[in-house]
Amino acid sequence: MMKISQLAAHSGLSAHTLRFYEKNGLIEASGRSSSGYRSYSEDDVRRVEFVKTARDAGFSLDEISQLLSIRLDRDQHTCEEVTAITRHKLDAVSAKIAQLEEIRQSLALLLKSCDGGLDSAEHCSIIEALDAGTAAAAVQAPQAARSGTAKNDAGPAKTSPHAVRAKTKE
Amino acid sequence: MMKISQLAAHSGLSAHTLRFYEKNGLIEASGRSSSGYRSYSEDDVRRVEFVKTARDAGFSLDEISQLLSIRLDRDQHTCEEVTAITRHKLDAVSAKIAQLEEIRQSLALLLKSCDGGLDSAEHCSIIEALDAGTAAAAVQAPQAARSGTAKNDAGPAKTSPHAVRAKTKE
DNA sequence: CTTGACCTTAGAGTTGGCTCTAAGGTGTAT
DNA sequence: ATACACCTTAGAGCCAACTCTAAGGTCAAG
Repeated sequence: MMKISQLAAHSGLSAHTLRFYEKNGLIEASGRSSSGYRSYSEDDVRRVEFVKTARDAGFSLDEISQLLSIRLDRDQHTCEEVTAITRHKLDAVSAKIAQLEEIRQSLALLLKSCDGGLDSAEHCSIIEALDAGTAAAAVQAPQAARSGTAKNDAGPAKTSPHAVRAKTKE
Repeated sequence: MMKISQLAAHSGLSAHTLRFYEKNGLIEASGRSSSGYRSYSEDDVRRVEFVKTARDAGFSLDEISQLLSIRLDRDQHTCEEVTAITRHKLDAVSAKIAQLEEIRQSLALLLKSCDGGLDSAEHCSIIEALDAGTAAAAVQAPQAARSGTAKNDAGPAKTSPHAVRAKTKE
């Protein structure tokens, strides 16, 4: 039976995060001390470790919830359910990677075009490429283009809600 | 001189987004009609296109602000400034990709271990791997491990503010 | 003259995963 | 007895980049 700060130290998650996970139904403390302090059994600790491992493997908290309910009632579920969640996640991650690869390509092309010297940016090829709209064009539209109205040609579903963009945060 | 909905149609950004960009100082409408409607000059339109291209190339709005202030006063800036921003972004994108590749690896390993059959998940190897903490272990700690306390060994800076995690959103 | 598409503003809500604050109670060492 | 580290709760704040709402004004067509 450990207290929350001990579990925090043990698991590498903060006490704040543990309470947050509890509030969201991911974990629980099976006991409380007389003064109301949470106390975690070995089972509780194992569940927290499961959550941490799943999180590190890339699953969202929502997906972890699903995996947890399968875990605690295994014979009521099938491997197929588990692989479906995993495959779905793998696809999402792959898609995200592909998208970031395109961005990386654009950035690499931009960088290659500019010497980066200390002289004035008056003819900076990066600025010019962004101005001309040819920054991502080389990557995202290898053919096409050159059809007069150009960029209005192919791209209707652009402004979808919560469109996937870069998100790299430092 | 076009109105906001025309510019929206032309640029592929919503009118909402254009107003949002204006509020954040990225773009502006150089004129207003007598009734207060925004009207955009050709220069304005070019600026919006610059922003859109930069955004598609992966730059954040904050980075785009910097690029814009260089753009409108080119001879006061150097190519080096531009490449610094671009290199920085490229590094961030590369780091993000590397991290997602690790996650992809973990997920692929998990999937490979499980047949995904319709029989009970009682011995599902994915659930077992997450339980045993061996899900990401194979990828994220190829050697190490096996040192008694194991997972507490290497990983102090885990709980940093705004740690980088998956984020794939469907 | 009314309908309906468009425009304006300030400001709130969305997403996911934390992270922190306020205001208080508990436990232990000195 | 008092300092200090720990625990509790509800709830607010953070990040980025939108996205939407409310409440109203404008404009062209029928």
